[in-house]
Amino acid sequence: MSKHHSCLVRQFESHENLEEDEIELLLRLERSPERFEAEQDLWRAGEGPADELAVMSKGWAYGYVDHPDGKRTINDIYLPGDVIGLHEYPLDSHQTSVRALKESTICRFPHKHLDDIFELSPKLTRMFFKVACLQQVILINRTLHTYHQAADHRVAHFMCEMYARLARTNPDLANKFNLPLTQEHIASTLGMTSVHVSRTISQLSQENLMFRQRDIITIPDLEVLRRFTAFDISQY
Amino acid sequence: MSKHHSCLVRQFESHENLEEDEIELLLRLERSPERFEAEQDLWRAGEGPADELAVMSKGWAYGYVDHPDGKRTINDIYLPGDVIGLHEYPLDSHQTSVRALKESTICRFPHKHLDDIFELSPKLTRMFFKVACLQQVILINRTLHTYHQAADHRVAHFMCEMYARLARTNPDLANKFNLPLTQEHIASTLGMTSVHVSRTISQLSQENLMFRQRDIITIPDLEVLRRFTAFDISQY
DNA sequence: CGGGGTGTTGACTCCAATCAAAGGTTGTGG
DNA sequence: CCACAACCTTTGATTGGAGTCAACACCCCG
Repeated sequence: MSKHHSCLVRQFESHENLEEDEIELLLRLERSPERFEAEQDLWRAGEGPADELAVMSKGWAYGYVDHPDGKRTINDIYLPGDVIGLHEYPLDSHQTSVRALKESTICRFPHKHLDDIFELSPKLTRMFFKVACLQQVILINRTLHTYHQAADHRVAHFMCEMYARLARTNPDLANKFNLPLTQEHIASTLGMTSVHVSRTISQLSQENLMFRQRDIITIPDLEVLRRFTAFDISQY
Repeated sequence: MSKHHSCLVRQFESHENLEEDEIELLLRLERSPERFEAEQDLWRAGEGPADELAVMSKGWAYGYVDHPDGKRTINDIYLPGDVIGLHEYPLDSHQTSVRALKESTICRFPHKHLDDIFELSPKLTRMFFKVACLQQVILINRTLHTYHQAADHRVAHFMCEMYARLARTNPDLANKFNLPLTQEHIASTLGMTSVHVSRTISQLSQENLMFRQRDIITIPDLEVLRRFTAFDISQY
């Protein structure tokens, strides 16, 4: 039952159980799958109209902005089951660009579909509201534990977040999981340089807190890492 | 018409015009005014149940978290017309503490009232959704232009944000406005030390970008400051 | 007037950025 | 199946911006 094949449905069912007709309504958002190659943009910051959202059906993507000095800031990583661009609902043009990290399937849908849900199902409305709020809770946790902390805590917190978010749609996630991000990506996400990410990760490895080889992350003891970076799992 | 006495209503009307019955529904959220003295907490992080939201009717408040090492992070400043704790809607306990900055009037209301709005008015639902999303847009702009930038840009961007948010309910805001925050508060908000805030502000003053004396901020040319820190007014 | 919170200034330290070069890995085509 | 190129990662040396520590100046306010 909760083992639905759609990650979006699994994401929602991890919050609350759904009836058949609610699942129907949700699946409507995933009706137009588009395939994206690695490094392909879904849309670009500043461009409009931003009258569509998207569901990440399969793969990995990230939201980013390029600065005049050539640096890039990644503001979010999108996983299967995530709604992309939900926060841009009130805007006329896109706040951030979105790019696939590897071959991915993404389904665009018009704002209208969301408005329809607001009309048709107070329960799904509540759940969408929760999903949107949860994104904000996560953002705030980043400001609390990532932006205003030392480098080792930042990296550790980021890994805990990725684990927690992946676990929501993959309840049986092992302590060894795939994270197809280069150190460059991680650096752009955490606001540091890739050189320093490298040094920080090797330091964390020496302390046996986490390991990384290419895209495989290993966290020997999740509980220890969580305590290290004051990560509160109940908020993800 | 748009000159309603309630800041919350003005906030909503700045997005879209409201009918009488919608205003009624909104005003229901402001029915239990409570007075808070400076430095008084509305609620504390970690405490629960978080089954109430609040409307900032009058005054100033801030959301914060205290870290084990004694440092404090301020994650948001609340202005009249703001909904406090909206993002905590999916949580069981409060993510952050909220404290009045000076004598303030704040109205608590139960989650239930929000759920009722979802049932009764798709239009208000859409608008609440927009308000919640806009908070997220603002958070993301902070990560883009505040957290990952040099100190002078951070302070400048923060001032632009405060101006823009105040202007939403005070359309005639002058280039000289009240900001009852100490440099210590600003430092906790931007993740820097009060010493460095002091140095940065005096640097910005020398460059004629902004001035501060106690709680009076003066921005000689808003447009110049905006360009300096790549502030996009259309997103506030 | 005095005193506590607030703001300023200087000297010093340190974490992370920068610059630079050398290893590793992956994948592609000959 | 090897070789080479492109990208990613590691490591070292140096620089610089912001933190820290500390003393002093400035207001308000009582």
